[in-house]
Amino acid sequence: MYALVDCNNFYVSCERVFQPRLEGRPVVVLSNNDGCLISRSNEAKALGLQMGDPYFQVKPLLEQHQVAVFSSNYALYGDMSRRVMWYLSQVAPAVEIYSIDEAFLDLHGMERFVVRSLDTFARTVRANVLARTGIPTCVGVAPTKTLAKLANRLAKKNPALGGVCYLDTDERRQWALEQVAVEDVWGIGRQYAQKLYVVGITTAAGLAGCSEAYARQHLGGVVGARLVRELQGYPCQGLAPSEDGTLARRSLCYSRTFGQPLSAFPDVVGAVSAFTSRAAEKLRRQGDAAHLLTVFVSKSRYGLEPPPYSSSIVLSLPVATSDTVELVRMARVALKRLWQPRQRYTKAGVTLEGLEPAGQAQLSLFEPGPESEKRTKLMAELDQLNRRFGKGTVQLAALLLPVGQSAPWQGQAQWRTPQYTTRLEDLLLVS
DNA sequence: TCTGGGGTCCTAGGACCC
DNA sequence: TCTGGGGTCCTAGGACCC
Repeated sequence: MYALVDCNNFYVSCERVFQPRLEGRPVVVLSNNDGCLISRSNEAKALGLQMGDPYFQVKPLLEQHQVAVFSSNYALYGDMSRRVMWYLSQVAPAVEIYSIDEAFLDLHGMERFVVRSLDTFARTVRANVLARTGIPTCVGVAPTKTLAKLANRLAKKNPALGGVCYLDTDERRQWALEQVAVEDVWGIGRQYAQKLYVVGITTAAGLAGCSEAYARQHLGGVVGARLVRELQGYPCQGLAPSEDGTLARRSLCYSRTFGQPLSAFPDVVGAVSAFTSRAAEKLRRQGDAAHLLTVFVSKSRYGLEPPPYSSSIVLSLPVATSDTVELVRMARVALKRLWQPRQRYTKAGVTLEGLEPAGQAQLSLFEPGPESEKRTKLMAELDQLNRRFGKGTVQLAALLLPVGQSAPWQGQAQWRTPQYTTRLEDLLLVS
């Protein structure tokens, strides 16, 4: 059996933990740059607000209903997520952290140790996560990950279930499959849903009844075949392997929409350098080095200009590295090759791929010379200082701006709450 | 004026190698 | 005239996820 634990309206719930007066009121959290809605409380959903709605379009509605609006605060959400995940890892034999607000638990063999049933176990987990972190969750329990996802959805949509849905028998499974529209199945997006409707398949039950050959041909090859089998109750995927439940990333990316469109090369170079520096920090935190570096710049998709809206260049590095100086140098080379004058660029980003454990390449091919050793030590010290005194305390001289000046690419975050749990200065005071 | 950010996996085709 | 079989690596593109 697998369980999927999913936090309800996670970002909104995080804000509510520190401002209980928001309980029962409509609340939304905005994406970076205060661009669009990425988390909504149930009250906000009831007003018709959709995931991804552009803020400026729904602003009148938000004001009319006095919806509480927040800029996203990832330092807070990341920390709350760690607390939830840490608890889950204490109670389940194996955990896969699927996203910031979801985790799969592998419950195989647990039936023997759980006194009553997995249903009771799920209810206990749910109550304890709430008591320890203040975050409400729903839990789906089923024989496959895909069915656990589906069960979780039912738990969420159906208040009578009390936040837990356990599909322990074939009858329950069949009942569940009939409740869920095919487009709401994990792995069925817009394109596949459309295809399925055309041939008359509209529910998860219908999808579970389709042939493997059909799935293979029309739903993405082996992926589709696996999906159908999982709906039928045959597990085709276990938990992703990892040491501590944290997914080992195969690539990582740092990208941002600028606060305003930029046309000057020095401005965009500044952005790309800063983004590369952040990406390099992530890379080192993961203990990896990268072989491939991609830089991309994008233009607005919403204006009159025709596509393409984005262009990119991939550089292949002879030796994998996690060195900020080296990566920033390469990123600048890439940007120079990409650059076209007189464009209004709205976004840029850096992706690092071809990851391998740091130090591996140097050991196998080259002796690590005194220079590279020095550099590695320097990077470690830089990371430590930034961890201790806050992001950006120490950075490359080339990334520095004149005192009092903010970067031209910096975005909006008008309604950001304090970092209650990760910054001493922001600690909540109770008097 | 203002429309997010970060991932995964799979397939197909071409180049190249033995 | 006849024109194999397999493997790997790379790129581009498509679909999906939260």
